[in-house]
Amino acid sequence: MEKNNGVSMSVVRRLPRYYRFLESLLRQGTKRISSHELSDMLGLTASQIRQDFNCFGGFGQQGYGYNVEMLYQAISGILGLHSLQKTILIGAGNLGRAILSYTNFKSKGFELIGVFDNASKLIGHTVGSYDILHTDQLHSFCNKHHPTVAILCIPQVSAEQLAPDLIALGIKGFWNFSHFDFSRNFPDVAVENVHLSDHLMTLSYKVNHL
Amino acid sequence: MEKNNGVSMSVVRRLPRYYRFLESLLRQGTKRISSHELSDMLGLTASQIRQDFNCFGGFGQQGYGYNVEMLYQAISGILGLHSLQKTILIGAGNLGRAILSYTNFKSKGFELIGVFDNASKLIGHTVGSYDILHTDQLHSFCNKHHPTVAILCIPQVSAEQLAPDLIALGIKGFWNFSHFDFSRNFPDVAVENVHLSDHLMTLSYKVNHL
DNA sequence: TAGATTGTTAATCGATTAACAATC
DNA sequence: TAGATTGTTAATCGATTAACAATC
Repeated sequence: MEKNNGVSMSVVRRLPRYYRFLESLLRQGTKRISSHELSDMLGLTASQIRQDFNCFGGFGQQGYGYNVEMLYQAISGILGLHSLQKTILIGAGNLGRAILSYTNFKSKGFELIGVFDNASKLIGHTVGSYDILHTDQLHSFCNKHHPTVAILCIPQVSAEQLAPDLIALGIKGFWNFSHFDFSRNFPDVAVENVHLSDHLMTLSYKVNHL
Repeated sequence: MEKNNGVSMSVVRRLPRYYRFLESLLRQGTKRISSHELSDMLGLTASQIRQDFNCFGGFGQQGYGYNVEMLYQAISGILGLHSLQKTILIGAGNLGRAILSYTNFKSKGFELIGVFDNASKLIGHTVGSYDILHTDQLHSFCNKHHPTVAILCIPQVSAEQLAPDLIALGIKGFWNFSHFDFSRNFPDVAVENVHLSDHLMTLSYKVNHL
């Protein structure tokens, strides 16, 4: 499995879930929690939870457990939710607009600063509070505002065409909903792929093999 | 890792990707392909590809490789893309409508037969060619049309409330965009979770740890 | 036949789980 | 101090990779 600074992605992918559960504990006013209690809530082993946390240093206290507030803040920090990445959305079709209105970017470490599309009929329209700009304007926009992350809600071929330009313009992270595979040609950028159609086919497998 | 009929989910999750690549080979008119050629295209080892295929039986021929058309059809069959599952979409907000218009259900083993929401202002409106029905009508609708899969584009609490009813009404597969965790209380249904906000936080981690 | 490539077994690697000493 | 629970090492489990005999 791919790594990122020595911590395996298997561990990293569990962090958002820990974060969500800790958030809800915090709202309930729970002050402390043990790895065993967490394991009950999450359906993981206590051992795994302790191992996971210890990848990033000792957040607990023997005989006591973990302070919820402290652990929550620690994970928030590890996930980098404090520093907001300037982010552009490319592709203002159905999916792009849904992602835009559905996602609370600020609470997840991102700040949306621009929305782009290449369809003339969309240019000038707004989505949320954002004017949809033409992809022709990407160059000048990026040179002025320096976004670091792009959300790609565009077809594979468009992603393939845009990728080198975007990287040259300073984009270093992609939330990629297209089937374009960054890892082959651009191994050094951060990419999180969401392949919705692959998920759906996986569900088909599961339903057909119950 | 969870299993499903003896084949590990690690393997199953690679099948849609194989399927996509085989589809494109088919379009190009490629007749045969070796595990080594596939490994080049996909960025996997040839060994893994052969192991994966052999979970489902021998599709290849020594000294020759794999027949593209045959392998494509085999994987399509394994994924269950031939039999269409009657599917309902619950939650016709931004995300639900995007999923509806974005997804080619038929080619992925599903047939959308109904769209539901609990917001009065949406009832009677159409999305695509579907009338949005009130969730109050779920019972009568399911008893009449017998859907087997539900796509949940609703908040966690709504999912939690609806889950037992839906399962009682015959739903056995869920494409779950909510944070409700089926596995705790309903271990016997097929669930494919898509936690978009978790993906986004994972991207935040990656960007911050480049 | 010789060359190629699979199917399959064995070896390695990594992730999860168990165990327990450290310590609050 | 006694009880609880972590941090951490060791054992297990599963997934990936390597090797090679089978065979087209």
